[in-house]
Amino acid sequence: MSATLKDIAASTGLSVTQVSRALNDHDDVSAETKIRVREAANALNYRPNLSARKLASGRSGIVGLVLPPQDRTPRDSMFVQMVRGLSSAFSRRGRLFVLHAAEEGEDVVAVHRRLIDGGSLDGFVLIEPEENDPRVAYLRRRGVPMVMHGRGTAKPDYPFYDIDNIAVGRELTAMLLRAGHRRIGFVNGIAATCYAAHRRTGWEMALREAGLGIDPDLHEHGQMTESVGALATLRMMNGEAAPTALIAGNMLIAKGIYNALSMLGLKVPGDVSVVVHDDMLPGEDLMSLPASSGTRSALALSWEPLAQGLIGAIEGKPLAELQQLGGFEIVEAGSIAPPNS
Amino acid sequence: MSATLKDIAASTGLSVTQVSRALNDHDDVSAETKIRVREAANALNYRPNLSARKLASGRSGIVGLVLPPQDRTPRDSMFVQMVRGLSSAFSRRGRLFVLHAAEEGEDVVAVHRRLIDGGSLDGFVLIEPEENDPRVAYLRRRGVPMVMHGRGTAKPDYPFYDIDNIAVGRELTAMLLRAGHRRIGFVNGIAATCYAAHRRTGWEMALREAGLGIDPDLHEHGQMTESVGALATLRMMNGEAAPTALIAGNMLIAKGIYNALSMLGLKVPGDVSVVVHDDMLPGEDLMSLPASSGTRSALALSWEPLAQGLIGAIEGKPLAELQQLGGFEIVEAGSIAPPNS
DNA sequence: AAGAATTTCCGAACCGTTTCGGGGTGCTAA
DNA sequence: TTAGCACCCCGAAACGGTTCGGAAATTCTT
Repeated sequence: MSATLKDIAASTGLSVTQVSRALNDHDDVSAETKIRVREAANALNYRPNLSARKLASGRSGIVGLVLPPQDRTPRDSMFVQMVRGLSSAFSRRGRLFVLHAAEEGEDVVAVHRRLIDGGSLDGFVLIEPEENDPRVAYLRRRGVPMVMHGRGTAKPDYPFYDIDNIAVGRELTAMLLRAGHRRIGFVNGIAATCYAAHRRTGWEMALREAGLGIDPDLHEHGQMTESVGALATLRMMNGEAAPTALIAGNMLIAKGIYNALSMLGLKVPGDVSVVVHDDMLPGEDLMSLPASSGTRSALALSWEPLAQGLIGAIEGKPLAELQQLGGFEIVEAGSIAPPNS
Repeated sequence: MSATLKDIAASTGLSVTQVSRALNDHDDVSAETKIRVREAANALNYRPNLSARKLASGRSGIVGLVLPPQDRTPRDSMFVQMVRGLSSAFSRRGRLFVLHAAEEGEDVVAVHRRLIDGGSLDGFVLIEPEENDPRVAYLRRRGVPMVMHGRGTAKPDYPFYDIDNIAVGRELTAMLLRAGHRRIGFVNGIAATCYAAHRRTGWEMALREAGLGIDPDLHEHGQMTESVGALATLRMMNGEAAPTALIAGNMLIAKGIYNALSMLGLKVPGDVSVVVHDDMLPGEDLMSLPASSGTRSALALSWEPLAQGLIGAIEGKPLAELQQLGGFEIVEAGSIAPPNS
């Protein structure tokens, strides 16, 4: 049904070998021949058979992502956005991106193993990094290329794309310090994650640079949910030395903070200033939160660098080129005021 | 790295041919040999190379679903659930399920074409059927197996899994008729969809069987959203002959209906009875809607039949076996009362 | 003008699997 | 005895590409 190399060879009078080399732009094919072959391929509506290619060369041009088995539904919307973004980024580069969901009780490494042994995928995009990530260890052992969204440690030895979360934490804190705040609370992500640890480091650095001490009671690790934000706020505000400003790790936490503050009868920014790091997930802005100052880095900006990183890894580029850091924006949107007397 | 048939052949002293046939359970291999081969395969940790298999036999064991390019985020959570469910259903049957997202401006048929020509997929699960669906036409022409979630017409000529939506509409109406209602409104899905048309037919049938006429003002087609439910309710209740009971096409519509009724100061079921068809998407129950009578059919129940249908199609079973209808449950949960005087 | 180098091409092998056609046992039936 | 039949097995070709090693034709040296 679909045209093959043989058909093009027959139609151009060349050998299958030469046709293959022409289409893959090898350098021992004359320019004129390349053009002739490409035209014939177009005319015959040729599409390479990825299975055959994979078999012969070890590369199919298909990359994938394994959705970790978990049932938390709030992130679902992000997953879909991610699939869309990565699909598009890879397809722009002539690769095919597919997603496979791991089963509930299934070992994630085993899923990768299955996909590799099946011999269809060239590499993986990994999400939700852990320290000493078993997926990384396995893929490395098998020599399968990968790229991580985020990173598990400060200086990982694998390709990744991440933002500088130390700088994020530092900047969020600095914004409040500049307004005169001295007691700054931080409702952060889960302690075990690298990005939360980095942001905490940034917070501590900024405080130290301002000559202030670190009060552990003003920091809270937890899931990035509304209720965690609300509960942490209640705890801190009811403590003996309540903060005059709060940092929210993301928009959901911010929403919890706003709810709790309003419950306590506190105004933003009149009584308490708030800054937030926003990943700008579409849908979250629908929460109609009051405009908040803080840092922004659209998650949507990471699909391109991730695709580039994975393809670079497949093509054997050196590690240094495959570890990319993204930037973030600083937004002043009026949720900051000087502290009350 | 990974063991091949050749390795097993060497280890068992058989030919590659016989090993292949043994593993595929052909009938000209002795039972004893089959066991020996399977043990060797296990010992060597053999996994068939799907690319090679696809090349040789035309079947890779990989099936897929193309996510239509659309940006409505409320359905995202359903997509993820679907991917998880289908992944698990196919994997239980020894197949691999992958998802690919179509790009924003991209033609959906072209995406299928790309996947087919790439020569990696055996068949497709299709969602969101249309009448005269171009995907169906294309796949049929290419001879690629498929199964539809839902159906585009009442009696399609392709494999599908759907529920009997005529019966759903009829039963929802009948529940209210039994309570004594005579003016029954219906806030339904988009007119162009088959399931909405079927439910409308069921509604009309039930009314006719009760000897009642059809008032088109008591029926509304629209997106299945909260606001559509609310607006339709306002329109109907403010009409000259307001309904005494309402049917909601799904939980979101029901929520809109409840909101509008409460705005109008009407109680359920005291002033107005309500029944709803619930797809039981996880997350929707979190909407803390009052318990409502009506019909239930968990979307999650469709993944198994869909997998079965597609695999049946791949294996060339007759169409009749591949068109399955699912059932639904009838739930009395107290949102029905006899009509007011 | 002979040899070297360059450019452009091709045959053949290979990737891992399935499948077609045939072949060698050993048993039963005529 | 021999044809017929199960039963179990194998070699070789095929699927559609890539790639290695060589080879012909052309150009450049000297």
